[in-house]
Amino acid sequence: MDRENKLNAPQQEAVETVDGPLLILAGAGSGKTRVITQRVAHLIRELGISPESILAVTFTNKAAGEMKRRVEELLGENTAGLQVSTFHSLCARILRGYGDRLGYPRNYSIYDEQDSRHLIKKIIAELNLPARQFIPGVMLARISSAKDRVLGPEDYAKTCHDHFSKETARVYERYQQALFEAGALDLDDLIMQTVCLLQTVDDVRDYFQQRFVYVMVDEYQDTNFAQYRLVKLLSDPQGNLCVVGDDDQSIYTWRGADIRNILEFEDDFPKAKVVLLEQNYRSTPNILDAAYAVVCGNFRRKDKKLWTRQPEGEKITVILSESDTAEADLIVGRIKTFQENGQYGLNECVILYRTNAQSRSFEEAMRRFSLPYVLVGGVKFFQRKEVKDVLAYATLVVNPHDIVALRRVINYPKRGLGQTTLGKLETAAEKNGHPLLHFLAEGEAVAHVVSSRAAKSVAKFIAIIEELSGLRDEKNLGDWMRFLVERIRIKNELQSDDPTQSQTRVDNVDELVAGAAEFAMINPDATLEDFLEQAALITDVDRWEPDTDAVTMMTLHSAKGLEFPVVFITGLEEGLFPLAQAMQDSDRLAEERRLFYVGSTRAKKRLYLSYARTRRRFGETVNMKSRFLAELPGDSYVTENHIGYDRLGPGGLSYQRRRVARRGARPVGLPQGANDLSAILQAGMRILHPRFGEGLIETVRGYGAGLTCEISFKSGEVKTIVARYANFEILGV
DNA sequence: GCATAGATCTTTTTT
DNA sequence: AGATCTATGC
Repeated sequence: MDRENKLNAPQQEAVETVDGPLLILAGAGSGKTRVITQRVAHLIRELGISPESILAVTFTNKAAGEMKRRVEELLGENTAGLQVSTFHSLCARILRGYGDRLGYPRNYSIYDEQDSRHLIKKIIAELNLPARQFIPGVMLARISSAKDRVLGPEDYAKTCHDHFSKETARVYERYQQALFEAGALDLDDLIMQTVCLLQTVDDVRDYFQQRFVYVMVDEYQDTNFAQYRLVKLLSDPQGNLCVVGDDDQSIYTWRGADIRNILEFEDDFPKAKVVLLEQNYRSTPNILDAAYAVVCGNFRRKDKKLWTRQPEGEKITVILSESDTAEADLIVGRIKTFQENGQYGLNECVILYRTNAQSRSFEEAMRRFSLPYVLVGGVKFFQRKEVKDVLAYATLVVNPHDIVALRRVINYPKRGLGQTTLGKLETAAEKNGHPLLHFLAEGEAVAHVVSSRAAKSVAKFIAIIEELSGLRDEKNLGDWMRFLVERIRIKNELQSDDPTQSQTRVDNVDELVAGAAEFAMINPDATLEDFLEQAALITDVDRWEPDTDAVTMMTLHSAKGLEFPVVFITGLEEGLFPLAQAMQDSDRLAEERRLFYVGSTRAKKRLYLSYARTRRRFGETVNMKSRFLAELPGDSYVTENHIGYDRLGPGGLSYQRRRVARRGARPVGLPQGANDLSAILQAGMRILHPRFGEGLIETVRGYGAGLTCEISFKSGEVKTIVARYANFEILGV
């Protein structure tokens, strides 16, 4: 109770500083959400500010929901009109109301990456660009990054000098045009077009500037240029802008997040006040020290160090396993032991990994140990094929111009309308000047361009859409969706293909219908458009329920903003974490370090860092201990070694029964050419080389077959040696 | 128009 | 290694 409401001095200062620009540098676990919610409460209760004048923006629906809940807890129901939302839903809302000023319809569709890629692929084909070089995903990434910087097609074209970029600019232009004709915006458009709207339409900008007197932004380190512009446009001219963030937790620069937004806030707003929140209320000193040691490898960070009043707690545990499978078994087994001993419940444990692909071995281990688990991320619910298929029908009813939705389902379930027929119909509709769906409803015109069999199929398809449109106002959302699912007979379709997957797919369709019904129940005034909007903007973490009695597994990125008593960070191997692509580039490596910092500071009581000696990844077996482990303060952790070796002469190492050995226990031979043993080589090891004698490993670089060591020998010589050819012996650590 | 076999890519992270 | 996309033949 005390902890919830009593604020320390800097927190208090942050809460009470309401006028002018304010930067709150909030370290992990420093009570950031408490400060934001209390600040909102302070504005309303102490200063009598109307809730409608306050805007708080976050990145996830979950964070927004949590913030809203906690403000209500403080103020009761006196929060009507308070705007707490994500960047995307705020913009979606603004564009529903005022997008017509830019020519967008009220019922616009929101395209996800998949939809966008589909459209770009079509444009690439239309422009006759060779598919070999012009890959939709790559072009989309370029376009998306342009939109993050608020560069429209013409602005972007000015920055293009090479052939590929110039062609991308052409595709970009066509793509924007195609989106516009489809009455659609992609996710980046939501932000960029809102910025355009506020920049160019004076009365709309004036309205929002007057409405939002106090603006707050959470996770400011993750904002991109477009979001920065948006925030600035909304908070000007009063400039009561409060941003909260932590440059050490910036882990989305690859998505356009510009760390300069936070690093240069004080230059940008010269009158800005800065408050540092450095007292951590979450983790033990050992955990904080380790996290700090790794992130300190970075330059160009705001200097701050978390401290805590908490007792030291247990040391971090570093676990070395034989393989990825063994790693999973060991960790899942440990969790089961925790549960059986009553130490920690399943929902107090989280398994974190760098890439979604790693979840697989843990899922299998969970099944072997028969423990319940919740997987967050991976293929998102609303992205699943069967769910998107159902939603495409609904979207078409709302927005008949949506060409991507139409193409998605015109032949699903199969009605014999393939590429050729679709091509004919599209050409005819274009000539005719009608949107494709409207053209399809003109029976005679259709019969003119395609076979009578195809025309019949088209008529059937149109009948479904018209029937659905007719029932829209009669049925409530849940019933309407149920009817839609029955009408297109999608469940029968699903049952007839792949039997191993069909049940899950049918379940997903049922869950979608149930979700729609629930949505309608919670929001009685909600329209089908509202439901589709939320389906487009919700993420998997948003759907995660922390109270379920199950182990949570997710990527390090997804874990941002969450906390758990017990955290396992897995796959700490060079090439995986840090990721191979990041190892050559110091900026990307810095981001991996921050990701490690984010991951480890999720832990309240116990932190486990795990790596495997061999891991099957993408065909090959590559492995070497992550450099991050070498950067941990020596007294903050203990090591559990779960592999053992027998020395069988040169090149022969055999796996013994699993046992716990002390760190660097005995000499271990290194077989020639066995690149999968690189996990055991680390800086600081003493080795014996057949020619150069005894030496000390200074640094280890690369991984797999390319693994090299820099070794200083007794003779004083320093040599760089390719490990797989060296055939040296390890004497110890 | 569709089924099958072969080719290719994936595995970085997501609002 | 497995999923997904493409080309080919029916």
